[in-house]
Amino acid sequence: MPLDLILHNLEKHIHLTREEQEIFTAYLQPKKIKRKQYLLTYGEVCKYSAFVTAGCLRGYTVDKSGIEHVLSFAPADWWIADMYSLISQKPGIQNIEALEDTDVLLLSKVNQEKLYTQIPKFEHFFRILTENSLVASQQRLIDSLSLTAEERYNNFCKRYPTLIDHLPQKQIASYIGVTPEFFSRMKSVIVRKK
Amino acid sequence: MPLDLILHNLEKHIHLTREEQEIFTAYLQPKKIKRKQYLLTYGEVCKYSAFVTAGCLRGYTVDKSGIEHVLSFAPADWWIADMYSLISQKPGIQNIEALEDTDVLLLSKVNQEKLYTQIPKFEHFFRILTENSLVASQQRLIDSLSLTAEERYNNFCKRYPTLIDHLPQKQIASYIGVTPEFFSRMKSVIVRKK
DNA sequence: CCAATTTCTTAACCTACATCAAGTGCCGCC
DNA sequence: GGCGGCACTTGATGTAGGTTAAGAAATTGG
Repeated sequence: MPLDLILHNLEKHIHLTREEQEIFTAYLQPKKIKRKQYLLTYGEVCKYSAFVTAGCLRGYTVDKSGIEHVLSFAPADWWIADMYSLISQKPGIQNIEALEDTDVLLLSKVNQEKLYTQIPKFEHFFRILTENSLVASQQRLIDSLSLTAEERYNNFCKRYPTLIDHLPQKQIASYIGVTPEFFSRMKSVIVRKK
Repeated sequence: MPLDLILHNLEKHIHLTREEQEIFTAYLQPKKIKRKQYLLTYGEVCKYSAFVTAGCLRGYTVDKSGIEHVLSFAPADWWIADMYSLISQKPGIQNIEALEDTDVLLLSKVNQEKLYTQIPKFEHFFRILTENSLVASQQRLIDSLSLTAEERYNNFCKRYPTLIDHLPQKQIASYIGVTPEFFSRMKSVIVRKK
């Protein structure tokens, strides 16, 4: 059940009483997104954090020559948002699209801030969530500065083993920062090595 | 005065009473770091967040072929730490070095966590600080994926105008992710364009 | 189950940036 | 105040990964 999944996700860092759980779940808004539909598009102000209960989303930007760069994948049990836009409430820079039919629970920024004051444990939870995202983002930056495409691919395989055979490979190529053509070549070289 | 600077830094996001200020400042530990000395080195566990009151630090990693990658500069009024190590308390991946004689105020992880429970406003403050770092880190990742070296240099100039003529240019080269040689060439091309 | 579309592969050629090397200028230190 | 070393420049050459193009394979939606 979707609510169990999100409550279990919170339990990783904070423990809630029954009443607190009820306050929290009352703030959530379920939503279904069909494959290739968008939760958020470039230029929109991001008003929600989304928690995925089924399916998979991808967040990406488009650069000025039209190339897409995947910033994150969000399979079940992950949070996703355009943090820049969510924080600043300015027009966003990301598109968040469903790679398959997906169910999310939305927590509005307004409700999220209510939680911070009503139940301070939520400030704790989201601080930790943000810290972990920061570390992941920094690590990815380091990888993009210091590793070859092949090494980044290997890291990706280790870190997201469940995603790997599930995702069109052009999405993986975009995530690790190469063209689909180069990715294909690279893969065939890897196979030949073995 | 150093304490004024850090208290003013906090005021950007939270308001403290006199007593709270005193509790906070009692947790701080001043330290001086001479040019080319280290606040933290690779493999050490990071036990402190550092707030710079004078001078300038740089945080960098060294990749397996020995190349340094600057992750952040911390001039006066900035916070710096190896977040990965600080959070996980595992051996760190960053070196934090003084680019000139520098004064910092150290806040130990232990004291930081005491603050979270004693004065919940600090959880709020560090959540926001972390959110802002996350957005900056994501933006830098996007830049490194989608911009040329010259565009990244222009961004750097806009974002850190005070640092630019203050820093050895090999440090800037490392930050934007090119070799000193290429950076030098690039600069001379830019000059010629004008 | 078929047509349309999207995804993947392969190949030839191109470019941004790296590497190596040699030289110049300059700043800090005894 | 001179010299040792570091920071910067410039040139020749190397390479990871991009671009363009065209066909083969796989999905998907009807």
